[in-house]
Amino acid sequence: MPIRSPASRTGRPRSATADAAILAATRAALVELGWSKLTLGDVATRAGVAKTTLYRRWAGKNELVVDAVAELFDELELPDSGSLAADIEGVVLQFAAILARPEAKSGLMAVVTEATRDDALRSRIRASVVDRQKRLVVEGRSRAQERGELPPETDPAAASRTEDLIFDMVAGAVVHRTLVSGEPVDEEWVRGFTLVLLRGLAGETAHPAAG
Amino acid sequence: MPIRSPASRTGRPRSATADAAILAATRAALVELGWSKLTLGDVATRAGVAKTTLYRRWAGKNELVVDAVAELFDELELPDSGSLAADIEGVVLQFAAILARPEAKSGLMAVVTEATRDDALRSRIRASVVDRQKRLVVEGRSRAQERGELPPETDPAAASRTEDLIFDMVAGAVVHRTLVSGEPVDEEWVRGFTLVLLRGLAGETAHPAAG
DNA sequence: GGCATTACGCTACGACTCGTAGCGAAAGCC
DNA sequence: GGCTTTCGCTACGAGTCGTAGCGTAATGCC
Repeated sequence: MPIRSPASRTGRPRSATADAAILAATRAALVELGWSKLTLGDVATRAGVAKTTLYRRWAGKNELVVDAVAELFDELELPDSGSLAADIEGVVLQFAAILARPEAKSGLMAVVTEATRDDALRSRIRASVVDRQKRLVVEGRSRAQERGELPPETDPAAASRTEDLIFDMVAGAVVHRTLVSGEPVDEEWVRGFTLVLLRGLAGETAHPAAG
Repeated sequence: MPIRSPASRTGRPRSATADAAILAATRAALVELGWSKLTLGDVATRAGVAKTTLYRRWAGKNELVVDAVAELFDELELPDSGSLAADIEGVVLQFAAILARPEAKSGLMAVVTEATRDDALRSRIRASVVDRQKRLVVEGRSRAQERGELPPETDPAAASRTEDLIFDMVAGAVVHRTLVSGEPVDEEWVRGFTLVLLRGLAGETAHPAAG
């Protein structure tokens, strides 16, 4: 979401097509140039707008890229496949497909890096990207508990911690595999990952390795 | 490792103290300014060397920061606690402690981001940071198999895949927890994570993808 | 239609960083 | 001393930043 104008109903309205063009141009520039060489002047030229228009709507490079990348996650949906394993595999493959795109790789990780020193930026990322992913975890887990595939958790604090843990394990593994290891998240990998995760969460099918 | 001079035995040798000062100054600048606002001129001033000296030794900002951050991982060691769970918890806590430092957060993630468009940089990161972490996974797993805590794996290809999976799950979860979720990797979290991971791995067969 | 208000495109600007070149001096090996 | 390489310093063109100013375009209100 760009910078809000002061709630005025009068005057010339902002061009909606310009917004879309700017965000698309930002993604194109991310693909071609990457984060560090991306300049706002270049984005403005690609989008066919003036550089000043860009600065009127976004505070800077960080906020612009967050919005441009966030749109990529609009398509993320929880499949209703009836089995928890299939649900997880479906979500992971969707997430990996988005993350495999170069504009997602360079853009998303760059703003996450910047967010380590900028709380407002972190909130922006959380609201427009992370929470959307996390909702899939919460809903998928809830469905699995209804089906008896996962043990129920009555304590809300413990349930919240478990949700956080699952989220960090799923998203973290996919991101690390893609960006650090530089290997593809293909179906074979997803099957292995899902197997380990599910066995670990179910807690019944295998005995904990205690000595 | 800085740019090598052309194997010359003669002439004035490079100052070793300058190297150390530059890397320390880089970390200090990362803490104070973060990645995006870090400039090589500023680092040179902090280190008490000329900017040109910096450019003679490192190709650019990326390579310099990789070296500066890599030194942080020198202390990483595999504890010999006798139990796999304790080994994992120890390694994870060590890794998390390093990653919690601001120079590691902003520096490491930034160069990983840049590495998405630079294969040479990716190799550099792999050699000086990632492989060192991964060796802990390989060795810890090997020990656990000798103790019977994890099932052995005869097929070397499958074993390699499993190692990759474990590595991505461990490192990915810690990184995601620290950077994206922004929550601390404390002992409580580590215990929960280790429990899930170990239960998931305990039933591992030689061909987890078969089905 | 006329008016107020806001967004837009364009130009220009000082400040900053970049990466490099050139110079004289310093610090080693023979 | 002579040779070689590094070092500190200065200076430079090129590029980007974020902003200001101006005239114009597009809307709501009367």
